[in-house]
Amino acid sequence: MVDHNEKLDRLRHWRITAPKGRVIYDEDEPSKAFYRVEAGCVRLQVNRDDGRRQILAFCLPGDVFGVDFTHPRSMAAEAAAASALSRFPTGELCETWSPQDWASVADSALEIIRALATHLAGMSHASAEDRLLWFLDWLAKRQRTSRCDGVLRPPMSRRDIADFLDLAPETLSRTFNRLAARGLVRAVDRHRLVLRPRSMEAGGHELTFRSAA
Amino acid sequence: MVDHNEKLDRLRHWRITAPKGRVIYDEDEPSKAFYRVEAGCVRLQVNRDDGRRQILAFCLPGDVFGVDFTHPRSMAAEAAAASALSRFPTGELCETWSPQDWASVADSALEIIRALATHLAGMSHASAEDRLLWFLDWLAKRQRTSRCDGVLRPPMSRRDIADFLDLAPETLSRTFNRLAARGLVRAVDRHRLVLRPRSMEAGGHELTFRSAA
DNA sequence: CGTGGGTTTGACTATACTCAACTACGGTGG
DNA sequence: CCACCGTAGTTGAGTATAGTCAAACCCACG
Repeated sequence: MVDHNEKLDRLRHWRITAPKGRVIYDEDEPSKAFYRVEAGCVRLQVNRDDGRRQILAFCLPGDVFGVDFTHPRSMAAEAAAASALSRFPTGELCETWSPQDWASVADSALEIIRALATHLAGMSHASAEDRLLWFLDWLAKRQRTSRCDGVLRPPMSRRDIADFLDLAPETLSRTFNRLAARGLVRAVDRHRLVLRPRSMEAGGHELTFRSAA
Repeated sequence: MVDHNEKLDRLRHWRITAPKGRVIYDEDEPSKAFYRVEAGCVRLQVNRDDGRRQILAFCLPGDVFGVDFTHPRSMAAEAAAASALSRFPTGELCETWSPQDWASVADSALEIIRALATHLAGMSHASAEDRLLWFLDWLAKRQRTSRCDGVLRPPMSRRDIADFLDLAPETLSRTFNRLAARGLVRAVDRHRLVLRPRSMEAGGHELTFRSAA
């Protein structure tokens, strides 16, 4: 299930589970550990004082998050779905890490940077349709490893997706309808949907439907 | 000038200079080094195939960027102004790093994550005015260390700022005018502007002018 | 001094937001 | 097991904000 992150297995860690909605850690909290998602989905987010929130990244199985060492948390982490995690304590324990260990942990931090960069890039100058297609494409790429039937089962709520794409929930709903009307996606049931080939194969970022009639 | 990053000084590095517009490295390029800004300003960006670009972060003096080890670059780095940089080669040299060195480098990578997270958070659900105020506030915080007179001298072009805030250049221009009309900013000359106290002191993120008449 | 790219201004359009009401699902308890 | 309730999601109408296209402007550069 996991690929290169198995290098982390040599570090001390243990399993924990988190029901949907559980706060793994909050903003500005001191950092005592980092985590790897084994099952489920975790959302990294910042909560604004006006009650709104921005989801910065979704972490799926295999993803490592929360590498902050002793710095305060720059974002909060919450379970977007019932999840299983591996918890890797940091703190003074870091001093026993070998250079290889450090390289592995640093790699994990770089993955987060990549995710944030991809997120920012995917949403820049993009219409609601572009954003949603980009998101579905990303999700398909991540879930394709396990199931190749083109059926997507987003583990997070509509609200989460809206906050991730920086769209109002209403806009997201309407955008789904518009894509469905075009035949680009089709809802199987409440939690399953299929993507049309165009966005499935997707070698590069061929998501330029901007001005298509 | 630099604070905690002086810990990097023990690593092998040397100075280079880059004129405005110089490409430090490009997307997908193999990574051979990381950098620290000593003077000037570097922009981290992704270039889209439609010619547009999204600037993910501005790196000011003291900032470290380009920590990717051997991974391909996830974003491009270009000098937004004439700049002086320290170049720290990575590659096989990493193997000679001590755990303390690794910790310092990892810290630098975390700073980038923080910057990206702050960027994403600051622009979410935000109007053009909010975005610009947030940007000016950020810039003021960074330049306040050297000069406390409240005079800002943005080292990057208007176009750069627009691409950073994900706004059209025209919108940015109009937003500047609107803020000036409100007395929140005032242009001294082409490259200098002053911020009114409201956004200068700024303990927290008191940038909620959203629905102010 | 002349040229050209970055910047500004204007008019118009399109897109996403807001507010509000309605609906459907999922979880809970009887 | 079914009924209920609360939350999440959807639909509708109207509005506001930022994007687009086009042209003028101006400073910086050669």
